[in-house]
Amino acid sequence: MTIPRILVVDDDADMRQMLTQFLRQQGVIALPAATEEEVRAHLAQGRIDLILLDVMLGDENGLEICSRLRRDQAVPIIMVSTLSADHQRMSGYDVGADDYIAKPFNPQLLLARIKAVLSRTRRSASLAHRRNTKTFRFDGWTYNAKRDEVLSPAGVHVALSKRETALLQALLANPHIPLSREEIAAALDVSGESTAEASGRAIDVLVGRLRSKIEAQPKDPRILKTERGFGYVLATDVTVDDT
Amino acid sequence: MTIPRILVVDDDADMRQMLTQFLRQQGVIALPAATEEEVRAHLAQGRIDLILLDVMLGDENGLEICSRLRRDQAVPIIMVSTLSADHQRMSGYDVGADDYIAKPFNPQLLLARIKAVLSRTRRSASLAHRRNTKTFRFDGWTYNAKRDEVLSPAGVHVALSKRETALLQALLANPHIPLSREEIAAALDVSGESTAEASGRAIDVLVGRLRSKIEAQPKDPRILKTERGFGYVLATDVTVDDT
DNA sequence: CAGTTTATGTAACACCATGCAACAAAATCG
DNA sequence: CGATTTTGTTGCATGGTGTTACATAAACTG
Repeated sequence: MTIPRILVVDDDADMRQMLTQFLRQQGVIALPAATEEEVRAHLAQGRIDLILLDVMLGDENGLEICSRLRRDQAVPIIMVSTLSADHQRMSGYDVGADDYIAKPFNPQLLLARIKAVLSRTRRSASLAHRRNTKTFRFDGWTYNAKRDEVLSPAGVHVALSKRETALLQALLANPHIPLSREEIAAALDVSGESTAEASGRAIDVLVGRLRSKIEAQPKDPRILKTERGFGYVLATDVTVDDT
Repeated sequence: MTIPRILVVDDDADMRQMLTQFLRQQGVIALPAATEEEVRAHLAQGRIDLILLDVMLGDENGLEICSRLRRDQAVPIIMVSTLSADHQRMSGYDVGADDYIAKPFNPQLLLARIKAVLSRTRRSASLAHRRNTKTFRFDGWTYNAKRDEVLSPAGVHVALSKRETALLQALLANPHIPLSREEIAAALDVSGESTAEASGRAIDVLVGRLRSKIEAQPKDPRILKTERGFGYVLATDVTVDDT
């Protein structure tokens, strides 16, 4: 595996430098960029493995840039935001980012997320990313991301809680790829402070609850399988419609 | 297209209320603040697009506060002053404000300056937008802003109260973007000071009432969804006719 | 292989946010 | 004014989510 090349996008010079410097110390190639144009120049020219994008490029611009980049490119994106409220926005308004992290963040946590996203996207390199994706189908089930609706093979509407939905989304984005509890927690954790996961079994219980809703036999799951000692996997193929 | 959030800083209650009230009528989210502490609280917590700062703050000098805020934050500031002499001082003493305006001022002039500063700082400036807009369509429903009429998908006229209408407007202006209770309260409250909505559940009840009128199944809302731990979101696309 | 250890499934509980009905206050209208 | 409508408040019910405790399954150890 080559050294990852990460594009640090922030219009604030201090923040930009701080981030690139830190990342370089961690042994990755970090390239600074201040504007969307610079980003596109880098993308057109070099091999960029990941984009670290600050949300606060003027209120909503970061989000727009994110979805715009996502429309054209397959490069994974991690959004950085200062305000916890932005996280709510991002989770509700699907921009297509692969992960979010709140400022101020623990450097180690940032690294972990970067690693997680990179390994996730490298393993599923050929996988077309979400972008404007709207409908997922797996094992007869249907999940409409826009309407946030789940239909059983029989066509019955099944109500999932917010958390259950988020878990399903995380799994659908990584079919056949085992996700560790940490990765799942990171995907779920909209609030940024993911340390809350250290103690509990929240993920396990959540998985159990999702199984009870989408598995015919929750005791012997066919869709959401356990990876003992590691985490869980979505064990079915997934097709994505962009309708 | 997000509604701009403007922080009105003035230690004189009357002036504060007058300004917030006026701005809210113009369709922006105006939040009152009396002290530097309150300002910082808002800045730390919410997304503020612009600060309207009175020079004549009793004990503290507005100029000092301005430069202090400017040192830490990137939020644009417009200074309001009563004395033309202040203008002299401000221009000579570079505090970092983006613009100045003298009291008493022409409301339209203030609006124009706000718009100018907002667009200059590349934040969403959609002030005049709301004027001409007339008809919103969402999920089969129609809301005619001019006649203040709501039509159901079946073409039946539905009567909404003032507050219900205001809530609907706020949501229609931000489709797919979750709004916090505080933001909703600010968008509703034309009456000024009651930013202390934190205590009550008025918003929740109001949302419930709107749901009972525009949701086929208020128990399982498809249009006005809950963002647990945060607020509410309009979960449908919205088209706007200007005719 | 039996016993032990460890990981996972899951029911029961606790806690809190939200939905909502009922009431109270306030505004509106005649 | 009084009547009616609107709006806020309160208390209770409901439902989502994390924690805990225990049962069960898998892995490990000799």
